[in-house]
Order: sequence, then C-alpha cells, then structure tokens
Amino acid sequence: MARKAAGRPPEETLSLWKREQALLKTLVVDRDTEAWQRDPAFSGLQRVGGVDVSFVKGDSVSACASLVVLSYPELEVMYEDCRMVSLTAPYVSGFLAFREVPFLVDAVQQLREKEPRLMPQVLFVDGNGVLHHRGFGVACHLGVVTDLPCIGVAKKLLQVDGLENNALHKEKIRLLKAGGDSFPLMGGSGTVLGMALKSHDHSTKPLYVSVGHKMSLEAAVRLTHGCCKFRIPEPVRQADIRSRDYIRRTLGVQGAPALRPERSKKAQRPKACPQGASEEPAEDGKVCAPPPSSSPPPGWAGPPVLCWPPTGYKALFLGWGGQSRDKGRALGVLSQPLLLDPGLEAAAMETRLFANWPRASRKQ
DNA sequence: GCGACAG
DNA sequence: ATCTTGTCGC
Repeated sequence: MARKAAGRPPEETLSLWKREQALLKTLVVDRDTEAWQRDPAFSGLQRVGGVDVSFVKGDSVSACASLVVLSYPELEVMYEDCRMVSLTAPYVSGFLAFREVPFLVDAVQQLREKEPRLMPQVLFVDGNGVLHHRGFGVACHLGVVTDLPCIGVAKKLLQVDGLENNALHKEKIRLLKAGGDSFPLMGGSGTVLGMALKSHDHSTKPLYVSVGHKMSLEAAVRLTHGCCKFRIPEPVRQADIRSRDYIRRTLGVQGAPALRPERSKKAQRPKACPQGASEEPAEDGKVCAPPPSSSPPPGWAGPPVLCWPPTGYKALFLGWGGQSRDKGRALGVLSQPLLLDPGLEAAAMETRLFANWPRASRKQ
C-alpha cells in the first residue's frame, strides 16, 4: 500500500538534528588515515563499497536500501545486500542523513556480523560530505557512525556557502569538458569544500566529490575517478541498479509503468539525444534491433516499436505496439522493457547501449 | 514561469 | 528520490 510522505518536521526537530550534526561533525576526520590512500596505485585497497536508497514510485515511504561491495581494481560485485525498508523521516535538504542513514548503518552492521572479511575499506555515498550547509552531509554522517572511510558523491551541486550553479560555474564545466579533470569548489570562507570531477572522458556533467570521513579530498577524487566506468562511480551505480531491480522483482508488474499515448510516426523516429543525455558511453557492437525471432509477450500484439531512450542513456530499447490485456485500448509503447517476457527483456536490456546514436547538435 | 531544494 | 522530454537563459 502506498503511503504518504511525512510532512516537514517542526522547527524543534530540525534544531535537534542540527545539534546532532554539530556534535558529530567534531568527529569527522578529513585526512588520509589508511596506508593505501597515499599509495599512487592504491595498493592495499581491495574492497570498495557503495550504498544507495531507491524508492517505490508513488510511495514516499517504501524504499530499498542497498549495500554492495566491489573488488578493486576490477570493480566486480562480491557482495550485495538489498532490503525493503519503511522510511520515517521526510526528505529535507540539509538533513538527508536522518532519512537514509539508519538503514545504511543497519546494512553495514549486518555485514560486519555475518561477513566481516567482505567489509569495504571505503564507502561511496550518494550525496555530499563536507560540502553541506553545516559541513556535515550524509557521507560524513555515515562515516562517523560506521567509522568507515567515506566519499561523498553528488550528482548536482549543492548551492551552499556561496557556491552557485551560475554562469561562471557552467563556464568552468565547459572548460572541463574541453580540457581538465576537475576544478575546486571553494566556499565563501575560502575553504575548498569539494571538487567538480569529470569522471571519464567525454563526460558532460561533472560529479561533485567531497570528503566524507577518514580520507583527504585528493585521495577521494583520485579514487572516485578510478572507480568510474561510467559517470557514476561503479559502487554507487551498482547499488542503485540493484536496489531498483530488487524493487521491480519484489513488486513485480504491479509497479509497471502505464501505457503512454501513441506517438506520431515522426516522433518515433530516432532523433538526437537531448543535450547532456549521454552519460554512459556507448559500447561498440551493441545495436538496437528486435531480437531475431521475437514475438510479443502474452497480452500484447503488434510489431516491435522503437521507443525513446530513458533519460541519461544514449540508448534505445524495445517495446511492443498493440494492446495491453489489462490496461486495454490504445496503441502504445512500454516506457520500460519491464513487461517483456524474460528472454526478450534480456535482449532489450542488452540493446540499451546503442553505438551510433546521433549526438545533439550544439547551438553556439 | 517565483527561487531554492544533495536524495 | 520518481516521472518525462527538445532546448536556453535571466
């Protein structure tokens, strides 16, 4: 049953939260504490972790918290823990940790008890570290509470302490794309709060890396770069992928997207990606086409239809034209390959990365 | 079109 | 976060 979000907490609660943040902030260690962090090749580093919380669509309480551990430098998943949780605290900017951290700590604790040998030596956290309203973001919070080195990786700039996503910032991003690897994010106080990082070649949109705990900013940035196959560091990306998949498997087709209205023929033709959409580089040899001998899944009829790629992917995926058994009526396409039968779904997933998608022409 | 607002 | 989709900028 979908539940509603809790409202914004009273000021009294926020005051308590601020006090707790101030208290825990004194425990943050923003320098390298481990030998591998200073090694040029991170020699001695064998396990990197990632955490994430994914939500059930239309339900602000049910979520899946995940913890994954990957080998380093291979970046292969060696441990995965996904669990459904009921969130209590609402999301309030600046207080993300109070919403998500308790469940992540549980996951770390369970790993500590059951598979201590798989304990990651560093955790990548979806969100900021010291780049935060009060210098104590979710990555610091999780780090202090678990005593693990943590790196904060945000996908959007948190505009705080004078940092602004303004024209100057955007200009720096353009320069980044052309040349450099990263640029510092300096707060009003003159302190470097984090770094904007181009996580791989051809990346358009930077990551915002900041110190969580027990690690220097330099090492955090360097390791983040070393853990990126795509824009998002692999540990966080795997945690995200797996928690979303877990929700799909657990809730089944109940959470399946509804049919979208039919698109015009013109609209169905492949066009250029929206600007900035190509966050994952295309892989060679992966072409979007219907599987050789495919037929519509039960309840669907009609030829395969090429659909728009989901946001963030330079990709196509498959859907079926025809009628839904349940939802009835209009010709339409699936917004996700979710309702395809298992074989077809696999095929569709394989074709998500499309090699020759035309790039958007940039207007100068 | 009000601006901001990590996830 | 979740949706989705032309875009840009003040």
